[in-house]
Amino acid sequence: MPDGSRLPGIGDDREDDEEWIVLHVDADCFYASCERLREPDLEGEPVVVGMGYEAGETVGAVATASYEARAHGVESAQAISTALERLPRRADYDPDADSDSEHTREETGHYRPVDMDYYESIAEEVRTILHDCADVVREVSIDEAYLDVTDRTAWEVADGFARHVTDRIQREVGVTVSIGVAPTMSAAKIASDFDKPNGITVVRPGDVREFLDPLEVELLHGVGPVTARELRGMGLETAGDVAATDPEPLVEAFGERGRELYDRARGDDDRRVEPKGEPKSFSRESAFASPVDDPEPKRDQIRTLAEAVADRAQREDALYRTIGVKAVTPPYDVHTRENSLPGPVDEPDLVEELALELFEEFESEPVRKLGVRIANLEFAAGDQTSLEGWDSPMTETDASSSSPSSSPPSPSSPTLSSFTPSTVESTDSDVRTETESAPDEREEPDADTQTETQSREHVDGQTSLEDFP
DNA sequence: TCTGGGGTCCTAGGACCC
DNA sequence: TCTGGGGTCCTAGGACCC
Repeated sequence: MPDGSRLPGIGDDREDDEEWIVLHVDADCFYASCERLREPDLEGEPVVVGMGYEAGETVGAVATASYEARAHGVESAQAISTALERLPRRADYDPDADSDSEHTREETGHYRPVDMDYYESIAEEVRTILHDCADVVREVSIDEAYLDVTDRTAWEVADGFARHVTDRIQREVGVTVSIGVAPTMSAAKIASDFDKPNGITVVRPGDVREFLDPLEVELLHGVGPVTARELRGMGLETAGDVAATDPEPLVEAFGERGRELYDRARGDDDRRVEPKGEPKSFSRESAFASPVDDPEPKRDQIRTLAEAVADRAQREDALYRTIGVKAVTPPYDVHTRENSLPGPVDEPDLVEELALELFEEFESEPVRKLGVRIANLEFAAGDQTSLEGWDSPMTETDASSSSPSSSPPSPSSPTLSSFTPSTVESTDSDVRTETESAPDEREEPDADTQTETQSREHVDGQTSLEDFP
Protein backbone atom coordinates (compact mmCIF):
# COMPACT_ATOMS: atom_id res chain seq x y z
CA MET A 1 0.00 0.00 0.00
CA PRO A 2 2.76 2.53 0.69
CA ASP A 3 4.14 1.73 -2.71
CA GLY A 4 0.92 2.78 -4.33
CA SER A 5 1.61 6.35 -3.34
CA ARG A 6 4.64 6.53 -5.58
CA LEU A 7 3.33 8.22 -8.64
CA PRO A 8 6.33 9.13 -10.69
CA GLY A 9 6.42 12.61 -12.02
CA ILE A 10 3.65 13.97 -9.84
CA GLY A 11 4.91 16.75 -7.66
CA ASP A 12 7.93 14.75 -6.68
CA ASP A 13 10.93 14.39 -8.85
CA ARG A 14 12.36 11.66 -6.67
CA GLU A 15 11.18 8.21 -7.49
CA ASP A 16 12.53 6.25 -4.61
CA ASP A 17 12.27 6.91 -0.88
CA GLU A 18 15.69 5.46 -0.42
CA GLU A 19 17.20 8.41 -2.15
CA TRP A 20 16.51 10.79 0.70
CA ILE A 21 19.42 11.75 2.89
CA VAL A 22 18.18 12.86 6.28
CA LEU A 23 20.33 14.22 9.09
CA HIS A 24 19.14 14.24 12.66
CA VAL A 25 21.15 16.72 14.68
CA ASP A 26 20.95 16.40 18.42
CA ALA A 27 22.88 18.60 20.81
CA ASP A 28 24.71 16.81 23.62
CA CYS A 29 23.32 17.74 27.07
CA PHE A 30 22.51 21.11 25.60
CA TYR A 31 21.69 23.15 28.69
CA ALA A 32 24.84 21.99 30.45
CA SER A 33 26.91 22.85 27.35
CA CYS A 34 25.38 26.32 27.35
CA GLU A 35 26.30 26.82 31.00
CA ARG A 36 29.87 25.87 30.16
CA LEU A 37 29.95 28.36 27.35
CA ARG A 38 29.54 31.27 29.69
CA GLU A 39 31.34 29.62 32.58
CA PRO A 40 34.33 27.77 31.10
CA ASP A 41 35.50 26.64 34.53
CA LEU A 42 32.67 24.10 34.43
CA GLU A 43 34.46 22.24 31.65
CA GLY A 44 35.11 18.68 32.74
CA GLU A 45 33.07 19.13 35.94
CA PRO A 46 29.75 17.47 36.75
CA VAL A 47 27.04 20.00 35.86
CA VAL A 48 23.36 19.68 36.66
CA VAL A 49 20.82 22.12 35.23
CA GLY A 50 17.42 22.11 36.86
CA MET A 51 15.06 23.79 39.25
CA GLY A 52 14.35 23.31 42.89
CA TYR A 53 17.82 22.72 44.30
CA GLU A 54 17.99 26.10 46.00
CA ALA A 55 17.72 26.14 49.80
CA GLY A 56 14.10 26.00 50.85
CA GLU A 57 12.99 24.59 47.51
CA THR A 58 11.85 21.01 47.51
CA VAL A 59 10.15 20.49 44.18
CA GLY A 60 11.97 20.37 40.91
CA ALA A 61 13.65 18.09 38.48
CA VAL A 62 16.82 17.71 36.52
CA ALA A 63 16.53 19.26 33.08
CA THR A 64 19.98 18.22 31.89
CA ALA A 65 22.93 16.49 33.48
CA SER A 66 26.41 16.56 31.97
CA TYR A 67 28.05 13.22 31.28
CA GLU A 68 30.24 13.66 34.36
CA ALA A 69 27.10 14.09 36.46
CA ARG A 70 25.45 11.10 34.81
CA ALA A 71 28.41 9.01 35.94
CA HIS A 72 27.17 9.66 39.49
CA GLY A 73 23.70 8.43 38.69
CA VAL A 74 22.07 11.78 37.97
CA GLU A 75 19.56 11.58 35.12
CA SER A 76 17.22 13.81 33.19
CA ALA A 77 13.78 14.23 34.73
CA GLN A 78 15.04 12.91 38.04
CA ALA A 79 13.70 14.52 41.20
CA ILE A 80 16.21 17.09 42.30
CA SER A 81 16.24 15.60 45.79
CA THR A 82 17.49 12.32 44.36
CA ALA A 83 20.12 14.11 42.32
CA LEU A 84 21.37 15.93 45.40
CA GLU A 85 21.71 12.67 47.26
CA ARG A 86 23.81 11.15 44.54
CA LEU A 87 25.73 14.28 43.76
CA PRO A 88 25.77 16.93 46.51
CA ARG A 89 26.35 20.54 45.58
CA ARG A 90 29.96 21.59 45.33
CA ALA A 91 28.90 24.85 46.93
CA ASP A 92 27.83 22.95 50.03
CA TYR A 93 31.03 20.96 50.25
CA ASP A 94 32.94 21.69 53.39
CA PRO A 95 36.45 20.20 53.45
CA ASP A 96 36.61 20.61 57.22
CA ALA A 97 33.41 18.76 57.93
CA ASP A 98 34.15 15.36 59.35
CA SER A 99 33.14 12.01 58.25
CA ASP A 100 29.36 12.46 58.36
CA SER A 101 29.48 13.10 54.66
CA GLU A 102 30.52 10.08 52.66
CA HIS A 103 31.17 12.21 49.59
CA THR A 104 34.58 13.54 48.68
CA ARG A 105 35.00 16.83 46.88
CA GLU A 106 35.24 15.01 43.57
CA GLU A 107 31.87 13.48 44.27
CA THR A 108 30.11 16.81 44.23
CA GLY A 109 28.70 18.81 41.34
CA HIS A 110 27.68 22.22 40.11
CA TYR A 111 23.99 23.10 40.02
CA ARG A 112 22.65 25.86 37.82
CA PRO A 113 19.09 27.11 37.35
CA VAL A 114 17.42 26.74 33.97
CA ASP A 115 17.90 29.91 31.92
CA MET A 116 15.82 29.40 28.81
CA ASP A 117 16.46 32.84 27.37
CA TYR A 118 20.16 32.16 27.25
CA TYR A 119 19.79 28.66 25.82
CA GLU A 120 17.41 30.02 23.23
CA SER A 121 20.02 32.52 22.09
CA ILE A 122 22.60 29.75 21.66
CA ALA A 123 20.05 27.56 19.89
CA GLU A 124 19.41 30.38 17.45
CA GLU A 125 23.09 30.43 16.53
CA VAL A 126 23.00 26.70 15.90
CA ARG A 127 19.85 27.04 13.81
CA THR A 128 21.49 29.60 11.58
CA ILE A 129 24.22 27.11 10.76
CA LEU A 130 21.72 24.30 10.18
CA HIS A 131 19.72 26.39 7.74
CA ASP A 132 22.95 27.19 6.01
CA CYS A 133 23.72 23.49 5.62
CA ALA A 134 20.35 22.22 4.38
CA ASP A 135 17.48 23.11 2.10
CA VAL A 136 14.81 22.00 4.54
CA VAL A 137 15.14 22.06 8.31
CA ARG A 138 12.59 20.81 10.79
CA GLU A 139 13.25 22.09 14.26
CA VAL A 140 11.84 19.61 16.74
CA SER A 141 12.89 21.23 19.97
CA ILE A 142 15.46 23.65 21.28
CA ASP A 143 18.25 21.12 20.84
CA GLU A 144 17.12 18.90 18.00
CA ALA A 145 16.45 19.16 14.26
CA TYR A 146 16.03 17.13 11.09
CA LEU A 147 17.77 18.26 7.91
CA ASP A 148 17.01 17.21 4.38
CA VAL A 149 20.42 17.28 2.72
CA THR A 150 19.60 15.13 -0.28
CA ASP A 151 20.70 17.81 -2.71
CA ARG A 152 23.73 18.80 -0.69
CA THR A 153 25.64 15.57 -0.43
CA ALA A 154 25.77 11.91 -1.50
CA TRP A 155 25.86 8.69 0.47
CA GLU A 156 29.50 8.06 -0.37
CA VAL A 157 30.53 11.26 1.40
CA ALA A 158 27.67 11.67 3.88
CA ASP A 159 29.87 11.14 6.91
CA GLY A 160 32.19 13.89 5.75
CA PHE A 161 29.22 16.19 5.28
CA ALA A 162 27.99 15.43 8.79
CA ARG A 163 31.45 16.04 10.15
CA HIS A 164 31.45 19.39 8.45
CA VAL A 165 28.21 20.27 10.25
CA THR A 166 29.42 19.18 13.68
CA ASP A 167 32.72 21.01 13.19
CA ARG A 168 31.06 24.23 12.17
CA ILE A 169 28.77 24.17 15.19
CA GLN A 170 31.67 23.35 17.47
CA ARG A 171 33.85 26.08 16.02
CA GLU A 172 31.30 28.86 15.58
CA VAL A 173 29.04 28.26 18.57
CA GLY A 174 31.08 26.13 20.90
CA VAL A 175 28.69 23.28 21.69
CA THR A 176 28.90 19.68 20.52
CA VAL A 177 26.18 17.80 18.67
CA SER A 178 25.68 14.23 17.58
CA ILE A 179 24.38 13.40 14.13
CA GLY A 180 22.54 10.47 12.64
CA VAL A 181 22.36 10.11 8.86
CA ALA A 182 19.82 7.78 7.29
CA PRO A 183 17.30 7.59 4.46
CA THR A 184 14.37 8.11 6.87
CA MET A 185 13.62 10.45 9.73
CA SER A 186 13.04 7.67 12.23
CA ALA A 187 16.27 5.85 11.46
CA ALA A 188 18.22 9.11 11.52
CA LYS A 189 16.73 9.91 14.90
CA ILE A 190 17.86 6.62 16.37
CA ALA A 191 21.24 6.88 14.69
CA SER A 192 21.98 10.26 16.27
CA ASP A 193 21.64 8.64 19.67
CA PHE A 194 23.89 5.77 18.76
CA ASP A 195 27.25 7.36 19.42
CA LYS A 196 26.81 10.23 21.83
CA PRO A 197 28.42 12.64 22.55
CA ASN A 198 29.94 14.26 19.49
CA GLY A 199 29.36 11.17 17.35
CA ILE A 200 28.30 10.58 13.78
CA THR A 201 26.42 7.47 12.71
CA VAL A 202 25.61 6.85 9.06
CA VAL A 203 23.02 4.23 8.14
CA ARG A 204 22.99 3.67 4.39
CA PRO A 205 19.77 2.78 2.59
CA GLY A 206 20.50 -0.93 2.35
CA ASP A 207 21.55 -1.19 5.98
CA VAL A 208 18.51 0.14 7.83
CA ARG A 209 17.03 -3.22 8.84
CA GLU A 210 20.37 -4.55 9.94
CA PHE A 211 20.89 -1.40 12.02
CA LEU A 212 17.47 -1.52 13.67
CA ASP A 213 17.07 -5.25 14.27
CA PRO A 214 19.16 -5.64 17.44
CA LEU A 215 17.83 -2.50 19.16
CA GLU A 216 15.70 -2.81 22.30
CA VAL A 217 12.09 -1.81 21.67
CA GLU A 218 12.27 1.23 23.94
CA LEU A 219 14.78 2.78 21.58
CA LEU A 220 12.06 3.13 18.96
CA HIS A 221 10.65 6.65 18.93
CA GLY A 222 7.19 6.60 20.49
CA VAL A 223 7.79 3.57 22.68
CA GLY A 224 7.77 4.57 26.32
CA PRO A 225 7.63 2.50 29.50
CA VAL A 226 3.99 1.48 29.05
CA THR A 227 4.26 0.34 25.44
CA ALA A 228 7.61 -1.35 26.07
CA ARG A 229 6.12 -3.40 28.89
CA GLU A 230 3.22 -4.47 26.71
CA LEU A 231 5.50 -5.34 23.81
CA ARG A 232 7.70 -7.44 26.06
CA GLY A 233 4.58 -9.11 27.33
CA MET A 234 3.89 -10.09 23.74
CA GLY A 235 7.37 -11.56 23.52
CA LEU A 236 8.78 -8.70 21.48
CA GLU A 237 12.09 -7.52 22.88
CA THR A 238 13.83 -5.90 19.93
CA ALA A 239 12.98 -3.90 16.86
CA GLY A 240 13.80 -7.03 14.88
CA ASP A 241 11.18 -8.98 16.83
CA VAL A 242 8.58 -6.33 16.04
CA ALA A 243 9.60 -6.24 12.39
CA ALA A 244 9.24 -9.99 12.08
CA THR A 245 5.91 -10.38 13.85
CA ASP A 246 2.38 -10.36 12.48
CA PRO A 247 1.26 -6.71 12.55
CA GLU A 248 -2.40 -7.49 13.25
CA PRO A 249 -2.05 -8.09 17.01
CA LEU A 250 -0.04 -4.88 17.22
CA VAL A 251 -2.82 -2.94 15.55
CA GLU A 252 -5.32 -4.58 17.86
CA ALA A 253 -3.33 -3.69 20.96
CA PHE A 254 -2.19 -0.19 20.01
CA GLY A 255 -4.45 1.01 17.24
CA GLU A 256 -2.87 3.22 14.64
CA ARG A 257 0.24 3.45 16.74
CA GLY A 258 0.69 -0.28 16.38
CA ARG A 259 0.82 0.00 12.62
CA GLU A 260 3.28 2.84 12.86
CA LEU A 261 5.44 0.92 15.30
CA TYR A 262 5.54 -2.02 12.94
CA ASP A 263 6.47 0.17 9.98
CA ARG A 264 9.19 2.01 11.88
CA ALA A 265 10.69 -1.21 13.17
CA ARG A 266 10.94 -2.37 9.57
CA GLY A 267 12.56 0.87 8.53
CA ASP A 268 9.46 2.02 6.63
CA ASP A 269 8.89 5.72 7.11
CA ASP A 270 7.70 7.85 4.23
CA ARG A 271 7.54 11.10 6.14
CA ARG A 272 9.51 13.85 4.50
CA VAL A 273 11.42 16.52 6.31
CA GLU A 274 9.16 19.54 6.45
CA PRO A 275 9.39 22.76 8.42
CA LYS A 276 7.44 22.75 11.62
CA GLY A 277 4.09 24.53 11.52
CA GLU A 278 2.62 26.92 14.04
CA PRO A 279 2.20 25.77 17.63
CA LYS A 280 -1.15 24.26 18.58
CA SER A 281 -1.30 25.30 22.21
CA PHE A 282 0.39 27.33 24.90
CA SER A 283 0.40 26.36 28.54
CA ARG A 284 1.90 27.31 31.85
CA GLU A 285 1.96 25.19 34.94
CA SER A 286 3.59 25.13 38.31
CA ALA A 287 3.80 22.79 41.26
CA PHE A 288 3.36 23.52 44.94
CA ALA A 289 6.00 22.38 47.42
CA SER A 290 3.30 20.22 49.01
CA PRO A 291 -0.40 19.70 48.36
CA VAL A 292 -2.45 22.83 49.07
CA ASP A 293 -5.93 22.69 50.59
CA ASP A 294 -6.71 26.37 50.98
CA PRO A 295 -8.62 27.67 47.93
CA GLU A 296 -7.16 31.16 47.86
CA PRO A 297 -3.51 30.40 47.05
CA LYS A 298 -4.73 28.08 44.36
CA ARG A 299 -6.95 30.71 42.82
CA ASP A 300 -4.03 33.10 42.97
CA GLN A 301 -1.89 30.63 41.13
CA ILE A 302 -4.56 30.15 38.47
CA ARG A 303 -4.69 33.90 37.99
CA THR A 304 -0.91 34.10 37.65
CA LEU A 305 -0.75 31.27 35.16
CA ALA A 306 -3.68 32.62 33.16
CA GLU A 307 -2.02 35.98 32.89
CA ALA A 308 1.27 34.44 31.81
CA VAL A 309 -0.30 32.31 29.15
CA ALA A 310 -2.48 35.10 27.78
CA ASP A 311 0.52 37.36 27.76
CA ARG A 312 2.46 34.91 25.68
CA ALA A 313 -0.39 34.65 23.19
CA GLN A 314 -0.37 38.41 22.85
CA ARG A 315 3.37 38.57 22.35
CA GLU A 316 3.14 35.94 19.65
CA ASP A 317 0.07 37.38 17.95
CA ALA A 318 -2.03 34.34 18.62
CA LEU A 319 -5.78 34.15 19.04
CA TYR A 320 -7.22 31.23 20.98
CA ARG A 321 -10.56 29.52 21.01
CA THR A 322 -10.08 27.03 23.82
CA ILE A 323 -9.20 27.73 27.44
CA GLY A 324 -8.44 24.99 29.93
CA VAL A 325 -7.07 24.20 33.35
CA LYS A 326 -5.20 21.28 34.81
CA ALA A 327 -5.20 20.18 38.42
CA VAL A 328 -3.03 17.43 39.80
CA THR A 329 -4.36 15.94 43.02
CA PRO A 330 -2.60 13.42 45.26
CA PRO A 331 -1.28 10.88 44.76
CA TYR A 332 -0.77 12.01 41.19
CA ASP A 333 -4.12 12.23 39.47
CA VAL A 334 -4.21 14.55 36.52
CA HIS A 335 -7.51 16.29 35.79
CA THR A 336 -8.17 18.61 32.91
CA ARG A 337 -11.17 20.80 32.13
CA GLU A 338 -11.58 22.95 29.08
CA ASN A 339 -14.12 25.00 27.22
CA SER A 340 -14.19 26.22 23.68
CA LEU A 341 -15.49 29.61 22.67
CA PRO A 342 -17.56 30.26 19.58
CA GLY A 343 -14.67 32.08 17.94
CA PRO A 344 -11.01 32.98 18.42
CA VAL A 345 -10.21 35.76 20.86
CA ASP A 346 -7.40 37.59 22.52
CA GLU A 347 -8.80 38.43 25.91
CA PRO A 348 -6.58 38.00 28.95
CA ASP A 349 -9.45 38.75 31.33
CA LEU A 350 -11.54 36.05 29.77
CA VAL A 351 -8.72 33.53 30.17
CA GLU A 352 -8.55 34.33 33.85
CA GLU A 353 -12.30 34.27 34.42
CA LEU A 354 -12.90 31.07 32.53
CA ALA A 355 -9.89 29.37 34.10
CA LEU A 356 -11.13 30.23 37.58
CA GLU A 357 -14.57 28.99 36.69
CA LEU A 358 -13.25 25.69 35.33
CA PHE A 359 -11.08 25.32 38.39
CA GLU A 360 -13.96 25.72 40.86
CA GLU A 361 -14.54 21.98 40.77
CA PHE A 362 -11.14 21.38 42.38
CA GLU A 363 -11.04 24.43 44.57
CA SER A 364 -11.58 22.59 47.81
CA GLU A 365 -9.46 19.57 46.96
CA PRO A 366 -5.81 19.22 47.85
CA VAL A 367 -3.78 20.14 44.79
CA ARG A 368 -0.10 19.65 44.13
CA LYS A 369 0.12 21.19 40.69
CA LEU A 370 -1.89 23.60 38.56
CA GLY A 371 -1.87 24.57 34.93
CA VAL A 372 -3.61 26.85 32.48
CA ARG A 373 -3.70 26.15 28.77
CA ILE A 374 -5.00 27.83 25.64
CA ALA A 375 -5.47 25.98 22.40
CA ASN A 376 -7.09 26.13 18.99
CA LEU A 377 -4.63 28.86 18.21
CA GLU A 378 -4.85 31.03 15.15
CA PHE A 379 -2.00 33.13 13.97
CA ALA A 380 -3.58 34.71 10.94
CA ALA A 381 -4.22 37.71 13.19
CA GLY A 382 -4.65 40.44 10.69
CA ASP A 383 -1.22 40.23 9.27
CA GLN A 384 -0.99 39.89 5.59
CA THR A 385 2.29 38.05 5.24
CA SER A 386 1.08 35.13 7.30
CA LEU A 387 -2.05 34.95 5.19
CA GLU A 388 0.00 34.61 2.07
CA GLY A 389 2.04 32.02 3.88
CA TRP A 390 -0.95 29.70 3.80
CA ASP A 391 -0.79 29.32 0.08
CA SER A 392 2.77 28.99 -1.02
CA PRO A 393 3.81 25.95 1.03
CA MET A 394 0.71 24.08 -0.04
CA THR A 395 1.21 24.54 -3.75
CA GLU A 396 4.90 23.97 -3.48
CA THR A 397 4.78 20.68 -1.61
CA ASP A 398 1.66 18.92 -2.64
CA ALA A 399 3.16 15.89 -0.95
CA SER A 400 1.86 17.42 2.24
CA SER A 401 -1.54 16.16 1.24
CA SER A 402 -0.25 12.75 2.30
CA SER A 403 -0.81 13.81 5.87
CA PRO A 404 -4.57 13.84 5.67
CA SER A 405 -6.58 15.92 8.06
CA SER A 406 -3.90 17.17 10.39
CA SER A 407 -2.83 20.33 8.65
CA PRO A 408 -5.14 23.25 9.25
CA PRO A 409 -4.91 25.31 6.11
CA SER A 410 -8.50 26.33 5.90
CA PRO A 411 -10.06 26.39 9.36
CA SER A 412 -9.86 30.14 9.60
CA SER A 413 -12.51 30.84 7.03
CA PRO A 414 -15.20 28.34 8.07
CA THR A 415 -14.65 29.16 11.71
CA LEU A 416 -14.84 32.83 11.10
CA SER A 417 -17.83 32.71 8.84
CA SER A 418 -19.80 30.90 11.51
CA PHE A 419 -18.61 33.40 14.02
CA THR A 420 -20.72 36.44 14.61
CA PRO A 421 -19.74 39.22 16.94
CA SER A 422 -22.96 38.72 18.83
CA THR A 423 -21.96 35.24 19.95
CA VAL A 424 -18.83 36.58 21.51
CA GLU A 425 -20.77 39.33 23.15
CA SER A 426 -23.02 36.82 24.83
CA THR A 427 -20.10 34.70 25.99
CA ASP A 428 -18.48 37.80 27.24
CA SER A 429 -21.44 39.00 29.22
CA ASP A 430 -22.11 35.53 30.58
CA VAL A 431 -18.78 35.47 32.24
CA ARG A 432 -19.04 39.04 33.28
CA THR A 433 -22.28 38.34 35.08
CA GLU A 434 -20.52 35.80 37.17
CA THR A 435 -17.73 38.17 37.89
CA GLU A 436 -20.14 40.78 39.05
CA SER A 437 -21.59 38.37 41.48
CA ALA A 438 -18.16 38.05 42.99
CA PRO A 439 -17.63 41.58 44.25
CA ASP A 440 -14.15 40.99 45.59
CA GLU A 441 -12.72 41.45 42.13
CA ARG A 442 -11.14 44.85 42.13
CA GLU A 443 -11.19 45.67 38.49
CA GLU A 444 -11.45 49.17 37.28
CA PRO A 445 -14.50 49.72 35.16
CA ASP A 446 -12.28 51.20 32.48
CA ALA A 447 -10.38 47.99 32.20
CA ASP A 448 -13.58 46.21 31.38
CA THR A 449 -14.72 48.44 28.62
CA GLN A 450 -11.23 48.53 27.25
CA THR A 451 -11.13 44.78 27.04
CA GLU A 452 -14.40 44.77 25.27
CA THR A 453 -13.24 47.24 22.68
CA GLN A 454 -10.09 45.26 22.23
CA SER A 455 -11.90 42.06 21.57
CA ARG A 456 -14.22 43.74 19.14
CA GLU A 457 -11.24 45.05 17.26
CA HIS A 458 -9.79 41.61 16.98
CA VAL A 459 -13.03 40.15 15.86
CA ASP A 460 -13.49 42.81 13.27
CA GLY A 461 -9.95 42.42 12.12
CA GLN A 462 -10.43 38.70 11.74
CA THR A 463 -13.73 38.96 9.97
CA SER A 464 -12.49 41.52 7.54
CA LEU A 465 -9.65 39.25 6.54
CA GLU A 466 -12.21 36.99 5.00
CA ASP A 467 -13.00 39.49 2.31
CA PHE A 468 -9.35 39.95 1.68
CA PRO A 469 -8.28 38.10 -1.43
C1' DT B 1 11.12 7.17 39.41
C1' DC B 2 7.36 9.59 45.11
C1' DT B 3 7.30 12.69 40.06
C1' DG B 4 9.14 19.94 36.69
C1' DG B 5 7.45 22.31 32.67
C1' DG B 6 6.08 22.70 27.87
C1' DG B 7 4.50 20.46 24.17
C1' DT B 8 2.23 16.69 20.55
C1' DC B 9 -0.86 13.13 19.10
C1' DC B 10 -4.38 9.50 19.78
C1' DT B 11 -8.64 7.47 21.63
C1' DA B 12 -13.24 7.07 23.18
C1' DG B 13 -17.72 8.63 24.33
C1' DG B 14 -21.33 11.97 23.84
C1' DA B 15 -23.78 15.71 21.46
C1' DC B 16 -25.56 17.12 17.41
C1' DC B 17 -26.72 17.21 12.53
C1' DC B 18 -28.44 15.23 8.25
C1' DT C 1 -42.45 5.78 18.80
C1' DC C 2 -38.60 3.30 17.33
C1' DT C 3 -34.78 3.74 14.82
C1' DG C 4 -29.96 3.44 10.59
C1' DG C 5 -25.66 5.27 9.43
C1' DG C 6 -22.25 8.84 8.60
C1' DG C 7 -19.81 12.86 9.84
C1' DT C 8 -17.96 16.47 12.87
C1' DC C 9 -16.98 18.76 17.03
C1' DC C 10 -16.03 18.78 21.88
C1' DT C 11 -14.07 16.99 26.08
C1' DA C 12 -11.13 14.09 29.26
C1' DG C 13 -7.56 11.23 29.73
C1' DG C 14 -3.33 8.90 28.48
C1' DA C 15 1.19 8.02 26.41
C1' DC C 16 5.03 10.04 24.86
C1' DC C 17 8.89 13.42 23.81
C1' DC C 18 12.52 16.88 25.10
